[in-house]
Parts: sequence; structure tokens; C-alpha cells
Amino acid sequence: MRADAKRNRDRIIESAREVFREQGYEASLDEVAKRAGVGAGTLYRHFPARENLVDAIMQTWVDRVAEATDKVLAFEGGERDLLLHWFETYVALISLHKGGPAKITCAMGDPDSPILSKCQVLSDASQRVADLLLERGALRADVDAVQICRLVGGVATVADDATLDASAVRPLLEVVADGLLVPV
Amino acid sequence: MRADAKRNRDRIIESAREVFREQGYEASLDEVAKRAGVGAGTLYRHFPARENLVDAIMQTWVDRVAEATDKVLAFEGGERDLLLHWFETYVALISLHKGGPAKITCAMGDPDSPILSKCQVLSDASQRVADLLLERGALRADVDAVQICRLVGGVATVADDATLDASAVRPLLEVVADGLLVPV
DNA sequence: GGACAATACGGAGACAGTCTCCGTTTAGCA
DNA sequence: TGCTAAACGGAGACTGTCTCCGTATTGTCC
Repeated sequence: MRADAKRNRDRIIESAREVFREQGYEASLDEVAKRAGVGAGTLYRHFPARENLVDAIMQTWVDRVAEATDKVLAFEGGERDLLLHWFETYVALISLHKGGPAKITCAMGDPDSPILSKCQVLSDASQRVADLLLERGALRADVDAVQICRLVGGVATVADDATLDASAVRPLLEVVADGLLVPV
Repeated sequence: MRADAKRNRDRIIESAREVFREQGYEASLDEVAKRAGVGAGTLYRHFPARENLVDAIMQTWVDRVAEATDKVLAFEGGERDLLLHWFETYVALISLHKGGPAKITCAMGDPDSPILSKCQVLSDASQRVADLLLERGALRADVDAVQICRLVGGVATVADDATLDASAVRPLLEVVADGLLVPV
């Protein structure tokens, strides 16, 4: 890649991060281009679809997911608390931007999504948590990580739409957790 | 209301029903106007926002919800089956159109939504089902109808986004049901 | 360091959708 | 029948997406 191309690409990503944070994922891409000081053509050449741009700005997010996952896996406490801790972490991670839960949860079920690889990190993390709980015999044997992602993603989507705060989300997550755990 | 106004209004609603069924809730409103044989101005005078049009279309849906609810309440069988039956009915009712689950679930949490009154019918129905189960001591005492709507709405939203079929949705609903019911 | 591809730029403009404004038409009443 | 309030409709302003293509820049090869 030519030096000027790389420079512009980086500036676009930086501007997008800024604009999306301010206005959400549906912000105008022309605005992003303008703020990056490039023409619309340049933006669309680098990122043919909005999702490609989203994908690019998600790299730092991926690192954050990995870090958070390790923290949850090191959690010392009961199985139910661990699962709930993961759920709350999960919701927090996908709710960083308005519209994030729907976008990410939707992408996980779409094999053609440009951000699929990024979302994979999340489902892998759920898998690791599920494996840990299965090992301890706390999780129902017939559930898989995909289902967990869908359930928690669904709760997060609704919470995002209705702008619920953590205290209103918690009981919903508890219901999901209780439905997933082996009855005591 | 003048006769011509009423006539146009009805034609717009009829066209919208048709267009939305074909193209989803995000279809062009100019297209709706065109198909109704009226100008864009006429459409926007009758329905200032897209949601107002959606609201008008939903009247027959409301009747359908009421009917389905009565059927579920008359269900003879175990509590878990009854709850699951309600969940599946609920998901079916809000998933009649692509994007429906998100739209309806979102509207339930938005006091300013033009379709709020229509959605009320659904939460009232959930309340009735919940009351029945509470009476029989099958439902956890600390859950309310709003939470049920959020949980099932979340599942339906995810299912809609990922275009899951009923067999993939069922296990998710079972998790929610098991989390809501009193452990045996 | 000059020349020449190859690569990239950028913005005008085509296109699509939303929504308004206002001159024209019509219903319904007296 | 004539009048007026109500309603119509579509041109066009506005916003956002995305493409096309003439222009400019980069990096390489001699």
C-alpha cells in the first residue's frame, strides 16, 4: 500500500471512531470523509461498505474483549456468579455504542458479515466460559455457546433499544442464567 | 373528516399494508403513496411519521393478538407447556414482518412511540398469562410481564435478524421459560 | 534525478428517499 | 349555485449513498 493511501486510511478510521461515538453507527459517511479531510471517493475505495469501516475500528475492541474474557475466566466464586459476571461483561462489551448490540448479534448469525471475524472473538469467549462451567457440571449439557450469545445478545439488544440501565438488565440476565444452569 | 380525505386515508393504509408486506417496514413511503394513487403530500398530511402509518396498519393485528391470547389461556396442559405455547405465539405475532420484533419490542419501552397503545395489547396479554401461572404457583413471584416481554422480545429480535426457524428458536424459549418457572 | 507506470485522490453528480410548500381542486353547506 | 374551508398533489429542497473519471502523487527503474 502506498504511503499516502495508508495515511488516508488511518485518518478515515480515526474520524469514523470519533463520528460514530458522537452520532452512532448510522452517522453520515460523507461527514466521516469530510472530517478526515478526504473525498468521498477515497473513503468508499478503502471501505466499500459501512460495515468494512466498522470492522476496521473494531480492532481495539477485540483486544478489550480478550482482556475482559481472561478476567472473567479467572473469577473466583460460584458458578452462577461466574456466568452472570460473564453476561454482564458481554452486555457491556457489545453496548459500547448505541445500536451495537443489534449490529453485533446480527453479524454473528450472518456468514457474509464483514465484521464476522471480529464477532467470532466474542463467541469464542462464550465458548470458553461455557466449557469451564460444563467441566464443573454446572451448565446444562444441551446448550451451546451460540445459544448463549443469542440469549444474552437478545437481552442486550432490548436493553439498548429501551436504554435500560444495568439494574434493570440484571434480573433479565438472571432468568437466562437460571434457565441455562443445572438446577441445584 | 371529508369523504375524499377518508377515502385517500383508507387507500394509503391498504397500499402500505401491501408494500410493507412485500418490502418490510423500511420500504419507501413515496412508493406507498404512488401505489395508493395519491401525492406524497397527501400521505404525509395523514401520517406525519412512518410510525403513524404503521400504527394504522396494526389494527387488524390487535384483533389477532386478542384472539390468540384467548386461545393460549384456554390451553389445557402443564404450566411449562402453557408458558412455552404463549412464547411461541408471542414470537409469531411480532414476527409477521421482517424487523417487526425489534420495532415492537422497542416501542414497548418508548412512552412516546406512536404504536405504544397497540403494543400495550401484547403486554396486557403477557400479564394475563403471567397471572394465570402465578395463581397456579408455577411462576417465580419476582418476575413481571414487562420482563417477560423483554426476554421473549429479545429472543424474537435475534431470531428475526438471523432468520432462525422455529426449531432453532424453541430451545432459546425453553431456557427463558425454565429461568422464569419455579424449580420443580 | 528524470521519466513513466501504477496507484490513489477528490469532488461533481447520479440516484434514492424524506418531507414541505403552495397553487389548484373539491366537498359540503347555506 | 356559489362560497369557503379542507384536502389534494407534485415539484423541488434537502440529505445521504455511492460512482466515475480527470487529475495528482508515489515509487521504481534506468
